[in-house]
Amino acid sequence: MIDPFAELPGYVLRRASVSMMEAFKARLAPIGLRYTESTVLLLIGANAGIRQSDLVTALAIQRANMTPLVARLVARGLVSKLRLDGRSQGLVLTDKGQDLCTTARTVVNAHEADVIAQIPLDMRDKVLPVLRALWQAAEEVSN
Amino acid sequence: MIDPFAELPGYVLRRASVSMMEAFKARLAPIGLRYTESTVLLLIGANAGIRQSDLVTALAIQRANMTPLVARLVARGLVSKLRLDGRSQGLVLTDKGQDLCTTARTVVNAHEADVIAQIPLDMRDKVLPVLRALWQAAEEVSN
DNA sequence: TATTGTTATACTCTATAACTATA
DNA sequence: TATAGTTATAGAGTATAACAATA
Repeated sequence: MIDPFAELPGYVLRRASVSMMEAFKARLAPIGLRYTESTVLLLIGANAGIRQSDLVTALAIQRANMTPLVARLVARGLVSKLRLDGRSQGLVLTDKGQDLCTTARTVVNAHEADVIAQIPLDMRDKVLPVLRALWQAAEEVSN
Repeated sequence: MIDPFAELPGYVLRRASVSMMEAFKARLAPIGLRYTESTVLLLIGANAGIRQSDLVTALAIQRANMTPLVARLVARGLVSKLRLDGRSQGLVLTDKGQDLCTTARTVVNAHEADVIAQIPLDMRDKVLPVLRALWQAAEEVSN
């Protein structure tokens, strides 16, 4: 069979990403987190008091989709909202959220370490630069 | 704001992929193709007579999801099914499908060329090797 | 007027199970 | 028994528009 995609960076990028997400999600499931939830939890954990609108910008998740996402974390007692002013709320982790955030970080680190371990030694220092260049290139091409 | 994801290949891989897909989809929309449809069309175009089960393997799309996808292309007069045996059908492009496939290839090539043009010269030959290594690494980690 | 957050809704892709028909 | 394809259904993520309340 002829593979018309083998030489296409865009296609290989996508397949790599999907495969990576699959592996990562499999590690998140046992600790009760979806992918998007984990990114929100980690970002609040690293930035106590962050507002939803900052999460939206940093994670490129739409406002309208962030609302139920955060609401789920609040409902589970992982995050609480602090009134900042009449329209903004600062998000912080509860103790329970802190614990889960620490666990999530462990999971992330294990995942990333296992991935890196599979990358040939001479390529490892190229991984982040190449990915950042691709990200930037895609953004440029979009404009 | 502290960005806990900046050094994580898995995260940057995903953001790059999402951004790349967004740019690509924007180019496909004017020719009336979704992303998954374009991959199916291109793969049939490169492999006349291919069976659905081969598409499923090559593109990592589930059987159950391939059925309506192919059905849409057939309904649009882009693809036709040839009986191979009682349970398999060979897929081929119609003339209309051929034309659209050619157009899609042009779109893909323009997209990839524009992306590559944004990658610093000294990094270009690292892009595919790094992406393939990441794809493979993710597959390994999943097992 | 612009920003923050919410609600409602629809779309795309994906995931799973059960089913028919055929090899 | 295993394979090819289908049907039905649910889930996760995303996209858009309209809205209230506040800066």
